[in-house]
Amino acid sequence: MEYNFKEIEGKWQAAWREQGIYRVEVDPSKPKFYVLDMFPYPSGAGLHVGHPLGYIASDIYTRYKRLCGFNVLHPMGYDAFGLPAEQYAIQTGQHPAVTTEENIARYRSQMDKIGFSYDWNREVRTCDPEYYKWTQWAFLKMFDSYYCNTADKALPISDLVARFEKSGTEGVDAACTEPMSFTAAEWAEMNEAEREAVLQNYRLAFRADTMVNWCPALGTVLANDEVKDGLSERGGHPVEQRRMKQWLLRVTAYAQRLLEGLDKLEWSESLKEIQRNWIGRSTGAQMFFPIKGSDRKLEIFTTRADTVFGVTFMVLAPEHEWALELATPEQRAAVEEYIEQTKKRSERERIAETKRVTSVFTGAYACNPFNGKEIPIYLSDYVLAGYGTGAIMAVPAHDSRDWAFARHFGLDIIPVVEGGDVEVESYDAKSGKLINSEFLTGLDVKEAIERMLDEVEVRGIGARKVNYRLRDAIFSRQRYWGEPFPVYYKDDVAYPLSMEELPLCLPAVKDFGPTEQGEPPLARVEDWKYDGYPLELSTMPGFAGSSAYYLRYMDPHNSEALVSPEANQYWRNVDLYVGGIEHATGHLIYSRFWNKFLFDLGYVCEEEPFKKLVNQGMIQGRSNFVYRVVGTNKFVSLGLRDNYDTQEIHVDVNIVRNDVLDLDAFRAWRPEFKDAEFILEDDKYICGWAVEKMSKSMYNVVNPDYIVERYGADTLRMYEMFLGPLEQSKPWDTNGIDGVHKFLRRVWNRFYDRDGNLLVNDEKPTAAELKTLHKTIKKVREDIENFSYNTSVSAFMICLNELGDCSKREILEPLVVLLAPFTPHLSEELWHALGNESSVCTASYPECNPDYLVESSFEYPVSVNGKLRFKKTLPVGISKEEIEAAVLADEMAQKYTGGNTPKKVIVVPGKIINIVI
RNA sequence: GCGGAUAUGGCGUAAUUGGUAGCCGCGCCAGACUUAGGAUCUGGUGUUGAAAGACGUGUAGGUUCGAGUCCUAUUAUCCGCACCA
Repeated sequence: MEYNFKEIEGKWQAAWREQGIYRVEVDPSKPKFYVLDMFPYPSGAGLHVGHPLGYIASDIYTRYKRLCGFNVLHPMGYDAFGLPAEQYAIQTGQHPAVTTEENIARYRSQMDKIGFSYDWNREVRTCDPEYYKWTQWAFLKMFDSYYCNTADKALPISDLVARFEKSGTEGVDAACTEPMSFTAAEWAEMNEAEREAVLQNYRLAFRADTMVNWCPALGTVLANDEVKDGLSERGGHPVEQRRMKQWLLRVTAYAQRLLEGLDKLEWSESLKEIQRNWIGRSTGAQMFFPIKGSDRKLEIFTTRADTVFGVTFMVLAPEHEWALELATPEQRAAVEEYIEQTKKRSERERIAETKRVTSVFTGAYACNPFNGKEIPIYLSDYVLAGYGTGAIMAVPAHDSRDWAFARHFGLDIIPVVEGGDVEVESYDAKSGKLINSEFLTGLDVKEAIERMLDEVEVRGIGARKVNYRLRDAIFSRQRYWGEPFPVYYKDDVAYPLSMEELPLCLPAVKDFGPTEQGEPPLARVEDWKYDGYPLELSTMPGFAGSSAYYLRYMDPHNSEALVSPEANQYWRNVDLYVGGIEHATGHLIYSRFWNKFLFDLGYVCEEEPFKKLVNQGMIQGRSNFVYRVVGTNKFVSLGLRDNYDTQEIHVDVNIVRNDVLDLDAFRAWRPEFKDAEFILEDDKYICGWAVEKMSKSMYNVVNPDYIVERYGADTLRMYEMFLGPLEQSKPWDTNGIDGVHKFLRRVWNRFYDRDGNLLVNDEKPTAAELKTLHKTIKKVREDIENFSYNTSVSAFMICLNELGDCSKREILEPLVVLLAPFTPHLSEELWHALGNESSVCTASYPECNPDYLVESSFEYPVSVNGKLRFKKTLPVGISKEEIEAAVLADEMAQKYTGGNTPKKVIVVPGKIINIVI
C-alpha cells in the first residue's frame, strides 16, 4: 500500500479539530511551558515557504514538550494593524478591516495545512476592539505613571503630585524630558493647564514637542527603529527631521534596566549585542563651560574628560536652543542662515554628506573651566541635537571628527595624549600617557579619566553622567488603521478617558488618506468627540499592539483584565520565543519595556517577557535562469553559453528540477516562449542559478500549499528542518525534498507491504536493533533540546538504514512517537495502525535506556606519531596499562615502531591510542 | 570607523567539543528490476595515484603526540550600529 499522505493528513487534521486536542487550560498539577511564535502581519501575498520555518520549529518543540508531560501553551494570532493594509485601502478604497479579514483567512488555511498544534481558541487579533482595549488600557496606565529613579520603578503620577504639593521638586529624582525646579508654593500657584504641562514632563506616556522622523510619502511620523539609512523601513520613502507635538513613551526611563536584564536572558549573544548597541550606554561627565561675557554656562557631555586641556573650540547642534541666542550681532545673519539651511536638508542628505564639513561661527566664546582659556563656539550639524546635550567640547587632537573640523577651519590642534602624530590624523585610542595637561600630565588615559571626573565634581564644574543612545519612542502615527488614543483635549490640554470607557473603538471612515489640511484621517469623522471635546486624531503605531500580546494569550477572553493574576502566575512568561532577528531593536525592546512597566505596577509576575529566544534564519529564494541568444528565440544551456552572446532571464523555479529545465513546461509558461528552441548539453537544458530574496518578480517563490499538495505536510515539516541549522539563513531548494519524502515512504513500508497487509510483528528485537533505537532516542532528544533539528532528521534516517527491514513492534512503536513532533500526521496514522485508541499526542516520549548502549568491545584507532596506522579491537573496561600492553604487543605496532621502545604511549579511553617514538 | 557572525566535497551540511574529517541528504556514476517513469532497489562517489600512499576544513604562522576545533596574524562574505562626543 502506498503512503497516501493526502488522505492521512486530511483525516487527522479534521479529527484533531473535532476533538479540540490542542486546547489547553491552567492545570496546576502539571508543569507549564510556554512556546510562542512571533505572530504574523497578514499581508496580501500569503505565506511563502520561508514563513513557516520558525512555526515548524516551535511546533516540534511544543509537541516534544507536551509528550514529555508539560502543559504547553502554544497560541497564534495576528498583528493586524499597520501600514500595508492601509496603503492598500488608500489605493483601492477597500476597508482595511475587510482586506485584513481576507488575508487572515488565507493565512489560517495555509497554516492549517501544515498541521500546527496551536490552541486556536486563544487566537488574538490586534485590531479587535476586545483586544486593543488592553493596548489602550496600558497606554492610560503609562499616562498615569512616572518613573521614580530613587525607587527605580514606575509609580502612580498621583504620588508625584503629592510630593509636589508637599515640597515641590525638592528631593524628586524622576525620569523627565527637561529638568525642572519649583517649590510647593509655586506648584500651588499653577493653574490646571500649567500643572498638566509640568506633569507631561514626567508621565511615561506623554506629549511633547520634539524632533521626529517625518515621512511625507507615508504622511506619518516614524520611530527610530522604523527608519533605516534615512528611509522608511516600509516602502523606502525619504524621512526628514521635523519638530512636532507628538505622543511619546518614556522608554529611556528603563534604559538601564533594559540593559541589565539582557544578562539573564537566554538569547543569542549577537541579538543581545544589537540591543546593547541600540541602548548605547556611555559613561562620562557632564561639564559646564562658562560663556564669556555672560553668567550662563554651556552644558556638554563627554566620555573623554581627560582631554579637557586639548579643547580648542566648542560645537553646538544647529537645533540647540541657544544656537541663535549666543550669536553676536555681527554673526547673527550667518547663524540664522545656517540654521535655516540645516532645517531644509533631509536626514538622507545629511547622512550622504557626512564627509562634508559645514559650520558657522557664532561669534561667542566659552572659557575652559580648568585654565580659563577662551574657546570659540561654532554651530555644526555633525553634532546631534538628540544626543547628550547637543553640545560638545571639541578636542581635535583626539577625535577624528573634531580633527577634520579643525583642519577645515584652521583651528589649533593641541595633543594631550602621547602616541599619535596629530599633524597626520587624530589619535583617538584610549591609551597612552597624558601630556600638556597640568595635574594630569604623566597619567595613563584610564587613570586620567578617573582623576578628572573626581576633579570635575570637587570643583563643582559638573558631574559623572551616564548617557544613552536610546530615545523615547514616538507613539503617534497620523494614520487610520491603528488603535485610537483614549484621550481628548480641552484647550489643548490632554485628558484621559476613564478605564470604564474602553475600548474607544476606531470609527468607520470612507477615505483613508490624510485630509486636505494635512490632518490624520480621523479628522474626517465628524463626531470624533468625547463629551463635545475633540479626541486625539492620530493612532498608535504597529508596535503598540504587539507589545503585550503574549500576556493576552494567557487569558484571552477576560473582559476584566489584560490577564488575570491566576493565569499570569501559572503561565508566567514565554519560555521559548521563536522569530526573526529583524525585531531586535523594535518589538523586542518595546515588549520588554512594556512588560517591565506592567511588572512595576504589579500586573505581571515576571520582569522579562521572553526567557529564551531563538532567531530562525531567513529562507531566501533560489532563482533559476535561462540564457537567450540575443535577438533570437533560442536558449542555450548553461555550460555552452560562453559561445554565444546571451541575455539572462529569470525562469519560474517550479518548471525546473535539479537545474534541468522542463522544456515543454517552459514553452507553455509564457506565450513568447511558445516556439522557443534550445541548444542542449547532454540532451538537457541546464539552468543557471543564484540566491536572491524570495519574491514574485524573480519567479522563485515557492508556496507551501504546493509542497503540501505534492509531498504532504509531514515531508514539508521535516524537509524545512533538514535544510540546515535553524538560526542560519539559507536558500530554499525544492530539489532535496525527495530524500526526506523517500524516508517517510520507507517508514511507511516498515508497516505495510504492497498489498496493504500490516507487517508489524511481535518478535523480540535483537541487541543491535535495541541499540540503534536507543541511540536514536538519545540523539533526537538532545537535538530537539538544542534546536538542532537538521541533525535529528539525519539521526532518523541513519536509524532506518541501520534497522534494515525490521518491522518489530517493540522498535517501531517508540519510533513512531519519537517522530511525532516532526511528522504528526504520519505518526498518528501509524500509532493507530499499531492498535492504539488514543491520539499519539497523548503518548509519552520515549526515553533512552543506557543499558542498551553499552559496548562490550571497542575498536581503537592506533596512531604512531599522530598518524593513524591501524585499528585494534579491545574489550571495554580494561585498564589503561592493559590497553598499552596489548597494543605494544601487537604485530602491527612492532612494524610501525621498528621494534623500538616508544617514548610515550597515550591512551584516551574509548577514543584513540597514540604511540610516540 | 566600531561591534557581531561565518568560511569544510559539485551542492545543503555533519564531526562524540582537542582524537579515524566529510555522517545524512541532494546531485553524479555503475548495476538490478522493469508496464521505460522525474519509479523502486543495490553499490560507488574529497583530490591525486595503477597501487601502497600522499595531500586535504579561506590564507600564513603557533601550541600539541595529535588541530576543522585552541592561540596569533590575515583575507573574504554576511549582519548590526554609525558624525553617539
